[in-house]
Amino acid sequence: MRHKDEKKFDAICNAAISLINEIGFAQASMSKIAKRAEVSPASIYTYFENKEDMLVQLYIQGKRKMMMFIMQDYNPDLSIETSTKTIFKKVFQFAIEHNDFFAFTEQFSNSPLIHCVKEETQDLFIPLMEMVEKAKKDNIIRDLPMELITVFSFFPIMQLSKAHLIGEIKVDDKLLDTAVDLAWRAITV
Amino acid sequence: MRHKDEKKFDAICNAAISLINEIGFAQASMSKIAKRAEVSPASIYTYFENKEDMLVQLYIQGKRKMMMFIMQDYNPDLSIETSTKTIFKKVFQFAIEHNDFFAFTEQFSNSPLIHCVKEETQDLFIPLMEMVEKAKKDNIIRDLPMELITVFSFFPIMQLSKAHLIGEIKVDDKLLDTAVDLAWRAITV
Amino acid sequence: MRHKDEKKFDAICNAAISLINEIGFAQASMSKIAKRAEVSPASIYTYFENKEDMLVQLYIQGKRKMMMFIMQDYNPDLSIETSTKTIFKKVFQFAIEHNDFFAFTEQFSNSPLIHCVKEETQDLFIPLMEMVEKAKKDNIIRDLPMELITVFSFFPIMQLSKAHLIGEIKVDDKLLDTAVDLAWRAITV
Amino acid sequence: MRHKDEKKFDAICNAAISLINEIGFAQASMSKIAKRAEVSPASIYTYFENKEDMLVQLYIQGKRKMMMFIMQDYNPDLSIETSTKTIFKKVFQFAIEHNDFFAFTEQFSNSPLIHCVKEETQDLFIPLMEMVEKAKKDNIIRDLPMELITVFSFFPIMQLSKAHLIGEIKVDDKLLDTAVDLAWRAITV
DNA sequence: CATGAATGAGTCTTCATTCAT
DNA sequence: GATGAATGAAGACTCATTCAT
Repeated sequence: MRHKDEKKFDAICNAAISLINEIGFAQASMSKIAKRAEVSPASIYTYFENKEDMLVQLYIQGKRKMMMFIMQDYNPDLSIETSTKTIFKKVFQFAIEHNDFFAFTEQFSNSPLIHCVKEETQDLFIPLMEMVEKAKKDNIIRDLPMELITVFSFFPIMQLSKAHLIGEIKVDDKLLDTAVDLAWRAITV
Repeated sequence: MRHKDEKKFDAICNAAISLINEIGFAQASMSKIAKRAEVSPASIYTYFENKEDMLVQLYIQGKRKMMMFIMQDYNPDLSIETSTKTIFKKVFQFAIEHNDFFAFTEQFSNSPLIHCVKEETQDLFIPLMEMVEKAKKDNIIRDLPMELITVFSFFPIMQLSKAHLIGEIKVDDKLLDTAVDLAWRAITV
Repeated sequence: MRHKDEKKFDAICNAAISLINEIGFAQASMSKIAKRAEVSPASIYTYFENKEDMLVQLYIQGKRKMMMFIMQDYNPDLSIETSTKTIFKKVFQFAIEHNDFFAFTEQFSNSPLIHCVKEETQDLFIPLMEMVEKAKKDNIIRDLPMELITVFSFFPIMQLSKAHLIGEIKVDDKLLDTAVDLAWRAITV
Repeated sequence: MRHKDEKKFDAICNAAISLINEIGFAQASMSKIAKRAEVSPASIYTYFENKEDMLVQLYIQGKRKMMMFIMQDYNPDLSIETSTKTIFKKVFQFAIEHNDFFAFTEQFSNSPLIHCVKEETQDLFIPLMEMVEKAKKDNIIRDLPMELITVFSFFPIMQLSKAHLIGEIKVDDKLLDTAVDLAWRAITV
């Protein structure tokens, strides 16, 4: 996508994400977002069709960022175990380092809007899925439906990251290692 | 005078829950809820202080229902494994049989409002917590922080139930057994 | 007027007056008044036709109280000057001792409702008017339209009392004497 | 973009003032004002923060208008007596010629809102206060607290103007002269 | 008779979006 | 192209009053 003004586009995205994290997206009105981005409300509509479109784009962008982040050091030559565990750790690291995007995508995932994007975001998960499929064939990861695997490995790590972000629990390196182990054990043969 | 009408109260609760499940609770306005309950918007305010109060009450009510449901056959004489697995299965069963309450409480849990109720709902989980604590002492469940245990056993079961409800995956008895096994294995020694 | 329950009637009046003084009468709803009076909202309607009627009755009642208070020691044998000055002082005293009634009637006087009661309250002022008329005939008070006399003597004393009540100025005995003198001088030959 | 429309702003102000004068400001709702101004209710909020802000602005505007009007011919070279009496007459003239503003500010002055603006409007009265202070030093006006002077000269003139406006009394030139004399006599040595 | 639940109409205010400049 | 003013529709909530008990 080429935008006339990349700066302005980013300002809007950042304003939206930060505001939504602060006050939830029911309360984050277009005007407030515009004000925080130091832009006219009308200007948002040159970048996005409407509010829903904006949220959706933001979600896709956030998910893409996260997938790139967690996969960036992926090396097919390393063992599945190492790779997978690294990825789990990267999920947590992403939550910490990009907590605005992480919190936003989580909030979005639990809203009714998620149903509008399921298909559009499938692609992002393909590399991960393939990795898992391969590990299943190699008889390392158990031969279970993908949903089950997700729900017992990724999902708990995500949930734990969230709990850490909101201060419900303090996750240090040791606890993270334990969690990663649990996730790994849960899905492996 | 007229006495507070149990029927009307229930009509409001049901209308609220079903509407919120359909359109999310930002979109479920008091007027729309009133209309569905065939009641004046003002009437809702004889039963609840305001919208937030209503949502909170509904959540507490839903969580209580669920806890009672999943614990109803709990028998301390049975083995921990049997008990725990039964509870996991009951969670799924509750999601199926009371999908309105289940979906609503899940939506609530992932909203900012959840922070206002954390304390008020702690009590509901005490029996469950105690069961786990005992199992930890007996060296059956691993000695991990409660959050980790929750996140690797209950949460995945809940998430799976959700996925089933929205048709993302079809969970049959066999798959449920597998899931329950995974949950059990994840947290046991 | 005979009321079934004088106690309840008084409770309502007092609740209404105190609440209205605290929050103004736009904000003082029938329900709030009922709550403060520890009575059902419906009960208020057994004593008053509606809100307007209640306010009007309260006003008349307040004005009557004040007139009785300021005229109570009136003695036609004393000089006009003494009588008049005493009355002025009593106005101030009434404001202090019955500030709830005083504040309420003042608030009412400056509301659009006052136009509905002008006629009904004329009678209350007759004794005072007669006193003034006599003094005019005796060539002690200047022969001016009653409105002018009111506006230059009573009104300033009332206004001063109000300023004192809200703490805008502290009126001590000396200042009161001065004010009473000013009021007297303003209207006398 | 559209520029803020002076016409529309005035329409709102006038609609507000006239409606409030007719039905009082508890009854003058934003919607009714909008309707009279032939504007959307939402539009009012582009000119004012909220209802209170609107009333306050209107009051300040009205008071400013009045002060400018009554002081416009003030000439320090003329005698205090002439100046003061002229000002008293101008007050009455203002009430006649700008009865909408006059009635509105009077209504506002007697509402609880007045306490929010006391400070903001002090400045407007400074020239008048200085004039009085000087006359006190010159031993022309009696050495009394400002409140007393106000209450025995300005307030009666204001009140008389009000009575004239609502038709309670017809104030002709002769009566006005008398009133002005009374006001002057009341506060002078 | 006294009550408190019930309500239609109305309150102020905000929203996503559009339009004139 | 970018803006900020403008708005109809809708938001949560309150009110004076009535009605069934």
